[in-house]
Amino acid sequence: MVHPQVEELSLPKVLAALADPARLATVRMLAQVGESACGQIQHDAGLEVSKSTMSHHVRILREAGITHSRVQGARRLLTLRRDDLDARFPGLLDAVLRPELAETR
Amino acid sequence: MVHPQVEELSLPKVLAALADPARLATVRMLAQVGESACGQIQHDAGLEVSKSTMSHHVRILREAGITHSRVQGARRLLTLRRDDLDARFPGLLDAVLRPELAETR
DNA sequence: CCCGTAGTTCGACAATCATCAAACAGTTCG
DNA sequence: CGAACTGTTTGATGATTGTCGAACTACGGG
Repeated sequence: MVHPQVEELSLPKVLAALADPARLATVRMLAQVGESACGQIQHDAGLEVSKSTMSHHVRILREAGITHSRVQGARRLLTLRRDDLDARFPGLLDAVLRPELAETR
Repeated sequence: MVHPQVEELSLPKVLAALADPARLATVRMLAQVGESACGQIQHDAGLEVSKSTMSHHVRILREAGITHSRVQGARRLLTLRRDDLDARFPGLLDAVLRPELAETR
């Protein structure tokens, strides 16, 4: 399971990963709840996509370095890599997560 | 020539527009020089793309609401819509323009 | 009036992307 | 064991994207 290191994070890649409504909603949900499983996020955020699509989005986020996945039993628990993102791109995550931007369209 | 209004700016669209190295370099150049023409930017930023490709990128930036274009003779002068972006997405532009992120890869 | 400069528009093309269903794999629990 | 649950992988498909060259439009200077 690929988890890029902090120094490897690419700004265009991170921006591209965030530039999708479903992924933005996922990130927003993670910012709220801290740690959660794919299916749970999908449900809580009201994402109407198939599980394979959700799996795809989660992978994009992970490979961009935005989230971290750990395996716990049958579930994959995701967390935001807040510290790493803040270290590499200060202010970016905060800007994107501002509550008044909640409509992710 | 399409110039979306502030309230119409969409976060995913803005992020998608910024998620391309050539466009990011364009925005960065505009932040430095203030106002400049497409060809000038392309030259100054060392962008090795055809003029039709450059025209395409400029259009994406404009339609995302990131830049403003005005016609002056045969040239199109671009400016960053700093105030509008700051009003709608506070901190986003600052985060993306941080000098230590200069390598736009 | 013609020529050079500055961009746009129009296909075209290859690459990437978001999406899905189906099959698969690992976990948990009865 | 076997069923239910969680998520990944694998094609497949249609849409979008970045790129180009060529043709076109518009302005400015000799």
